[in-house]
Amino acid sequence: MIDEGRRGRAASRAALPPGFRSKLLEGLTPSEMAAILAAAKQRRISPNQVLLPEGDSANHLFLLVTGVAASYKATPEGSQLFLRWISPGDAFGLATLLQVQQPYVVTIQAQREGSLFVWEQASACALASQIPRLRENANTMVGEFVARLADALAARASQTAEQRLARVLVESARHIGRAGREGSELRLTNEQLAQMADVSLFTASRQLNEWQRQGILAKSRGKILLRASKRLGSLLSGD
Amino acid sequence: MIDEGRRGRAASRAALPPGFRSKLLEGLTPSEMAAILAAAKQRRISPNQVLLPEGDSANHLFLLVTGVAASYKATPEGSQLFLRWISPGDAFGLATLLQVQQPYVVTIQAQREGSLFVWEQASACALASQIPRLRENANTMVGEFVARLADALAARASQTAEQRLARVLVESARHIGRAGREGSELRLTNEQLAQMADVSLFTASRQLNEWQRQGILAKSRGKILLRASKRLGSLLSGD
DNA sequence: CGCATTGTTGACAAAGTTCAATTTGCGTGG
DNA sequence: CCACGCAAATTGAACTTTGTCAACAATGCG
Repeated sequence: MIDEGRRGRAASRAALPPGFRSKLLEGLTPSEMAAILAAAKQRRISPNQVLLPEGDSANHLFLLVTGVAASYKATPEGSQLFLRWISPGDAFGLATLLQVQQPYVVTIQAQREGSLFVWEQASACALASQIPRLRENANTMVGEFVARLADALAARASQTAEQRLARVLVESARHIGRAGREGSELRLTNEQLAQMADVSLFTASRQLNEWQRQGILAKSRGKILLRASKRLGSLLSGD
Repeated sequence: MIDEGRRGRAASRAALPPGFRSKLLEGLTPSEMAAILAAAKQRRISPNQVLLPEGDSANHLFLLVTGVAASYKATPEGSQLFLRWISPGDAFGLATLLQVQQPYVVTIQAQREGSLFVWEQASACALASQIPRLRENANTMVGEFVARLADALAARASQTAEQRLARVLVESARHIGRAGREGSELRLTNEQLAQMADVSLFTASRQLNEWQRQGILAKSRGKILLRASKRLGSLLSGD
């Protein structure tokens, strides 16, 4: 998505793409920013690669630079519960900054090619101590994460299969949709959608057909063209 | 752990009961502890009183000293989703310590008579800045809260009505059960249990009767005597 | 004793899942 | 270029779980 421009730099040296914004790095002075970037390693990621496995002891802090990732929570039964998409500028592995060692709470898996910054726990903690604003930002992000998680919980407990599917479509369109004149195109199979919405394959198929009949979307194999995501959004709150 | 000795202190002056332990106050020096307690107001709470309403801007930090409270999350449909019991030593309103103003994520409601400490946002923030260990402790608690919330999410998404009910019984026995020789006695109506487990009143009634038939518990009006909470616990993971 | 609260039971409805049988789309190798 | 083969998608029907509703029973308080 973003062309690196200068390809001549050392691959492991951290460099921000133009126009990059992150809540983690907001409000920092140039010298603070330089110190933080100097301590980071840059890494390429490839589709389906697990970037951060739930349950592992938290010892790396990550910042997604380009590409898209998804976060999942494992259920006791062994399935993966989709939580949300991770976009460039989002940080994860924030448990790394806690003084008391804690395990990662969710799994993060890359969806596309992309790149991220990684900090070792030691340097991340050192940076957070030296740069109060960095810890503030991290704490704020944790706060937002908590709010999001709580909302997901409330939603999950009260939404129907149809609503969950609608939510997955709308959110996915925002994060991994390719915009076209006809609408937003998603490269997802019924099975992936069903898994993300926690709905059976068959329910997903039936519901998608229903929406296709209503002109809300068009499907072909492995692809969905979302024409009227608004009408799906209205399923979630209002009607 | 800490015995205050002097009972002659003013009622609104914070005083810890003997044997009181809290993760929030762990590892603090006596002088730090004194500063923290000096800044606190002590308040009595009465049953069903809402201590912290979800959505309100976070401007008070709380520490439950005696009694029991429950935390709930409101669903978009207007019902309350039970999350967990709050016991003495548990803190809540931790969002108060964030620099960026954020709303409370859950509602906390008192279950019994009891008391708690309250800090205004200004003094709580000041204390957290002066006493690094306090902020550390708060961050650790947030981390645990996140883990708990995520587990609740996973559980909710994959558990049956029976399992949810079992979980509510087991957890309630731990937190609000009166231990007797026959087992643990809970003062809860079917309706309360049903609401906590997010199950219909009728499903709750039937399931409880089933368990009574199996000798796992005994019911009378408004009361449940849990004889074999182990067998309920085994429903949650193993069998 | 009267009465409100609490709990029980059965019949039925709704939402989703499961499964088996097919059909559709699409890349590949002959 | 076409037929093959496979993954993806569809469809109907039975089934499971849980909620809904109405009628009724019991409990215990004033």
